Amino acid sequence: MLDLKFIREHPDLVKEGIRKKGGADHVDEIVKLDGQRRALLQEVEVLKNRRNIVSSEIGHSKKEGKDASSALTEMETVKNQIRTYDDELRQVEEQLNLLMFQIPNVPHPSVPVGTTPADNSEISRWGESPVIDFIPKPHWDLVAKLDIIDFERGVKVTGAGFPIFKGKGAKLERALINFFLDEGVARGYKEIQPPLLINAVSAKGTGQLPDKEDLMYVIPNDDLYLVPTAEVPVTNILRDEILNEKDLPIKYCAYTPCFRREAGSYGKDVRGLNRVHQFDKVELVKFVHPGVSYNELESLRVDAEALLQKLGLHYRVLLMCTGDMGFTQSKKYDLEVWSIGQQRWLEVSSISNFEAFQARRMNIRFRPAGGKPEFVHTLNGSGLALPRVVAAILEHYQTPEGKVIVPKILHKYTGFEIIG
RNA sequence: GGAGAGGUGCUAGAGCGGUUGAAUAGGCCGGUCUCGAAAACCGGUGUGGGCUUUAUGUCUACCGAGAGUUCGAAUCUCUCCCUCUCCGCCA
Repeated sequence: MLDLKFIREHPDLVKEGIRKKGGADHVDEIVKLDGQRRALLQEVEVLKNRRNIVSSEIGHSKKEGKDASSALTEMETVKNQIRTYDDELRQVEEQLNLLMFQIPNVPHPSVPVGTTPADNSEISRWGESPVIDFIPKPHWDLVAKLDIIDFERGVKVTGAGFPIFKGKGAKLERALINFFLDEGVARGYKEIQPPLLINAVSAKGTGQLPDKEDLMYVIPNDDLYLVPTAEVPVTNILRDEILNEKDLPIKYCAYTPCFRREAGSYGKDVRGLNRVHQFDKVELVKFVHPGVSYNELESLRVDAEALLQKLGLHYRVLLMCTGDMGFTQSKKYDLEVWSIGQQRWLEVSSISNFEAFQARRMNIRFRPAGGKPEFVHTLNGSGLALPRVVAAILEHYQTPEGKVIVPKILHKYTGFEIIG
């Protein structure tokens, strides 16, 4: 959510942002409703002031045993007027609120303007695709032969998109989770184990609700949702709090499974581990001083990149264009790892600055020295999402015989150096 | 799941229809005292919204959330949420 005052004072900037990102433009309507709201507020507050004064006069009269009937008559009118104005005000505010939730975050000036993935700009590449003298297999062929990930039986147990990790596959998964968490902690993030179910208020805070309900699994009996990402529970930890300025930045890292319905996906995008309904992810979340949030975005990117570098995987960094950015983001990088078996890039991390957009929804503030509370800026990034990293490792480190060499950094976590 | 108690400011804790935005204590900030500190004493210490001559300004709202009764609600009523105690169930 944006600041109403900001929209009032800079409607053109907000419209410009909407134009770049795409979506409905309700700015004029908001400005109009805001005007109505303030006019009504002025009227009703004068009446409320009158009510308070007369009420206390009645109190005094009664105490002294005097007659207060004329005051009581006046109050009858005032009371009804207040009721009328309050009703109208409530309607205007409800409508205003509804529209406010439909205004996307304003993209940062450094974000390229565009509408399709082709408009994203590649910032850098790291590493190289391995040089091999055989035809690399895609991971789904490798895992079937090695019997470390079982897609078919996952279908039996739950449905498509719920893979079963077995033996060294399961151990590799656990090794990566531990590796990612340890690296996060070493870089100053506090490890968090959040709830895996979230309520509607939390989902609204980070922006999954009201518009993206379709991406989450719902628990109707208890009015809860399965976490689509650790971002939701972890960011909401500090909801409705005023933080000490000296405690910023606050950095959390958390491993959770993530549950996504991914309705409407199909084809090669969902083959194997490319897109599944349940997957593991370590998420990095920061609450920072607004003045430094873009520096913090860069360091968050560095934190995530370090993981891929230590795994020795070839990857590239994309700066996402306005149209390819989410509703809540001001600026976003994606990390894409090279899949040699599929000959394509796979997204393994999404690193975003939300500025005050989420903080305003969640009411997360800090107290500047001697001043009024201000909203923090929130950021998050995957560090990292497991399935495609696993896919890339299996494909990148495969041998001609269909075995897989485990990256050295993981040896102490896996306890083995080769799969097969 | 059953029975009971309760949710008040940074914290503890009064208030249970009328100068209560809220006693009192602690904390925190500032001051006096001191070579310095402690103690003692004095003063200050919430958030959102509106208005304007943007100010040691003013109005309004906020005592778990929402609705209601009343001229007037932290105080009474209803619904919901949460916490605690006991019982039941249980990794």
